[in-house]
Amino acid sequence: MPRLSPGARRDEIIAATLRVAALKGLANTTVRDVATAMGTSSGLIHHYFASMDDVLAAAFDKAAAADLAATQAAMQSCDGAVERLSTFFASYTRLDEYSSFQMWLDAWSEARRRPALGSTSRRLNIAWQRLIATTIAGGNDVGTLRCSDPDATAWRVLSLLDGLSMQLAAHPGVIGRAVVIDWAMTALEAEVGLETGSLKRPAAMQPARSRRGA
Amino acid sequence: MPRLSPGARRDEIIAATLRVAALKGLANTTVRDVATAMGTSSGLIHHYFASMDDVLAAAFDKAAAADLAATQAAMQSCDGAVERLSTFFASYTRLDEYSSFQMWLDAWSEARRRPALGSTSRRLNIAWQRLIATTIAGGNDVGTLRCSDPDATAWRVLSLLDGLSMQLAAHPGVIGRAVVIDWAMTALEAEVGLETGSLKRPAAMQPARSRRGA
DNA sequence: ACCGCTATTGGACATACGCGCAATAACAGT
DNA sequence: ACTGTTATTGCGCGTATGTCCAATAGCGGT
Repeated sequence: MPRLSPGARRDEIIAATLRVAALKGLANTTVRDVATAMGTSSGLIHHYFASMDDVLAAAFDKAAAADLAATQAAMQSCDGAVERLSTFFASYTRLDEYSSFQMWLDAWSEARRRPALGSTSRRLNIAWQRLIATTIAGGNDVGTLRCSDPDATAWRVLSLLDGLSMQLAAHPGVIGRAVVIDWAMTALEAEVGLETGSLKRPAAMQPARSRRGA
Repeated sequence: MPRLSPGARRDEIIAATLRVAALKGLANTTVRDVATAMGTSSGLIHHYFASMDDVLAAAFDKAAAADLAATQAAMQSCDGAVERLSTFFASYTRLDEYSSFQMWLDAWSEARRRPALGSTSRRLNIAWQRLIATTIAGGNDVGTLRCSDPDATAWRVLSLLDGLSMQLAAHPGVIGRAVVIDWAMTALEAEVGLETGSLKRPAAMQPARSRRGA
C-alpha cells in the first residue's frame, strides 16, 4: 500500500517471492501468491519484472548468491586450503532448511522451461564449482594438497553432494542426513591426497553423542 | 475412438503420457495433452486413473522400470562382478535421450507435491541402488572386489552419476558428455579396490576417434 | 498550492487446469 | 435380435494462470 522507491519495492518483491517459494517451491510460486504475501496488487509485480520467469530468477539469484557469499566469506577468513575446505562443508546450508535444496531442485527441473531461471542456476552452479576449484588449486600451489585436476575434482564433489542431497530432499529417510556431508568430505580427501578424517567434520554430525549431553 | 479392453487402454494412456512427457516434461504434462496425443476425450483418462498424479506415476514407473529391467538383464548375462559393473555403465541410458533424465529430474522435483509420483521415484531409486549394491557384494564374496560397505558405495556412485547428469541436463555445455560416465566409473573403481581403467569404458566415450573411422 | 511523474490499483482477458457427470455408443452373452 | 454392461464422449464447473491496461493516488519539484 505505501508508495516505495523502485529499488525498495523490487527488493520487497524478491523477499516475498522467497517467502512463498519456501512453502510452495519455486516452480509453484505464482504472481498472485507474491502479491498476496506482499499485501499489494498483482499488477505491481509486472511493473517491475517483465515476466514471472524474471521474478523467480531474481529471487533464486538473491537466495543462492547470499548463500554463496556467506560461504565464500567464511572460507576466506580461514588460513590454509584444508581449513577452508572444512569450512566449506561446515557452512553448506542447503541441507539445513528443507526448502533450500528444494529450491535448487526446482531450479534445475525448470531450467529448460524458464530461460532466465535456467541461466541463473547455471551461473551460480558454476560459481560454486569455481569456489571449490580455486581453493584446491591454492592448496596445490603451497603444497598442502595434491590434486591433479582441481576443476574436475570440484565438479565431482559438488555433484556427489547434490546427488546425495537430492535423495535427502526427494525421498526423506532413504539415506541418513549425517552421512551426506561425511561421504562428500571423504571423497574430497581422497581426491586431494589427504588422509581420511583430515578435514574437520562439523559438530552437528555426531547428533546422538554431542546433543543430549548424557 | 475404437473401444479397447481396460488393460489395453490403460497401457495406451501410459504410452501417450510418456510420448507427451518426452516433449514437455512430466511436470507439465496435462490430462488434455494425454487425451489429445491418444486421439480420445479427456474424460477417458479419469475413467482409468483416479488422479493425474496416478497417471504420471504409472507412466514414470513404466519407463524407469523398463530401463532398470533392461540394465538388470544385460548385467546378469555377464560373468563376474567386474564385467557386470562395466555393463551397468554401458547400458546407463539416462544420458542418451535428453528427455530420459529430465523425467527423473521432474520426478524428484515433484516428489513432494505428487505423492504417487514421489513414492514411485523413491521405490525405483532404491531398486537401482540395490542392483549396484548386490553386484558389488557378489564381487566381495568371490574375492574379485574389496568393498567395505557395498550399500554406501552404491549410493555414492549413483548419486555422483545423478549429480553429474543433472548438470548435463539442466545446464548443457557446462561439463562434457563424455566425462560423466568416465568419472563415475573411476570413482567406483577406487571404492571397490580396482585399478583405474579396470572397468571397460563404453565405446561411445571416445567419440572423435572411434566414430569417423579414419 | 499547484502540477507532473510514476508507483499502485483492481480487474479484464484469454487460456489452462484437474475433475466429474449425464448421455451415448459399442461390445458380450443369451 | 435383444439386452445389460461399460468404454467413451463432450462438455461443464470451479479455479487458477501470466499478462496487460486504463484509472487512481501519492510523492517531489517549482
